[in-house]
Amino acid sequence: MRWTDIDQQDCSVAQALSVVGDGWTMLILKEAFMRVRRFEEFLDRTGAPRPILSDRLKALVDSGVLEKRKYSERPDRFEYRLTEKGLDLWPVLISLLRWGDKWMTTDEGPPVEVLHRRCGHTVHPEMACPECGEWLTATDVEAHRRRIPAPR
Amino acid sequence: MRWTDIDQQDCSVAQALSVVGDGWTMLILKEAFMRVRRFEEFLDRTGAPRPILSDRLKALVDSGVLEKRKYSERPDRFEYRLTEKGLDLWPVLISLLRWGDKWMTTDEGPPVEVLHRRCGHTVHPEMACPECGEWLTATDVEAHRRRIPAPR
DNA sequence: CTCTTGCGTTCAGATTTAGAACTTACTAGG
DNA sequence: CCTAGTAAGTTCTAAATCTGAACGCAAGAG
Repeated sequence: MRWTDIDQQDCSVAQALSVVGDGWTMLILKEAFMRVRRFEEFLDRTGAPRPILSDRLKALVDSGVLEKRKYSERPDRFEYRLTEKGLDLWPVLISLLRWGDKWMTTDEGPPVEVLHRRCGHTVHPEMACPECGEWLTATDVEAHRRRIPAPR
Repeated sequence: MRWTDIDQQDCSVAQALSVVGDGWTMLILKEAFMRVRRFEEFLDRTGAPRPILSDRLKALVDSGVLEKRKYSERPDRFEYRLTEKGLDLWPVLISLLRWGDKWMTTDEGPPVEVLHRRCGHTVHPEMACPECGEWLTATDVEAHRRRIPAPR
């Protein structure tokens, strides 16, 4: 199977990965959450090669994660903003950040701090279930398929 | 910058992505959380090409996310299990699942169900802050760098 | 007129991927 | 003994993708 056909799998994770499964894509989104909006700034911050950035931004716009908006005419200049769909990826990025903080840490402490807008204190978000209110980790749950996978 | 040098960025997300930023890698981990442990089963479930699977498993073992364990001698047979470090990636996978469920859904409903082991009901995990107990989304928080990035 | 900025595209060479075939080591069946 | 099957890989080649540099274009600054 080719990676480009991954969206054919009957699995929400595979579907999600068909959009954000690429490393540069994720890095671009991370910067987008840090309020980066312009081509050249994405280039500087991510370090991605120019054609890659161009390609990934195009794909993200196509999939509705980013919106390309003109912020200047004469000359035409564009910026890329997270849509509602894109903003909903926040838990993915935050989870990666938390994991990186915990397991890939250097001696200088975490490079990025996440502050609660309302009260200004540092937050360390974790997963919980809105229905029962309990904190959740891998061992608290069990995932299973609801449909039988198509025979190959 | 090459993708392989991405771990040099002073950012926990980039550090995390240097380990799990690859699409097949994530797909492999998803299956690992679904209790897949053997080479041939990963092959069937992910649809990844053989050499890719071999390479990615090796990398995941090297980075301490999976543990390679012999489950048979004569002939030697191995299985791959999530370590504690690997289990901690659960929020990343669950976030991808939730996002896929919401935004990439087909008409048949979500393919995978996540059940709370204790009470057996379906859970839809979300992000919250353990300190203040509030539910969090992208717009509730503000991220900023604690260190000045090295000049290029 | 030349330089700079912003946002790209194009190109050639290096790297990676995809898919099939092959390897190794053992078991089971006839 | 011979053949087939299973599990876990490795090796090979063509095709696709990535990388880095150069180029394009439209406008403003000096």
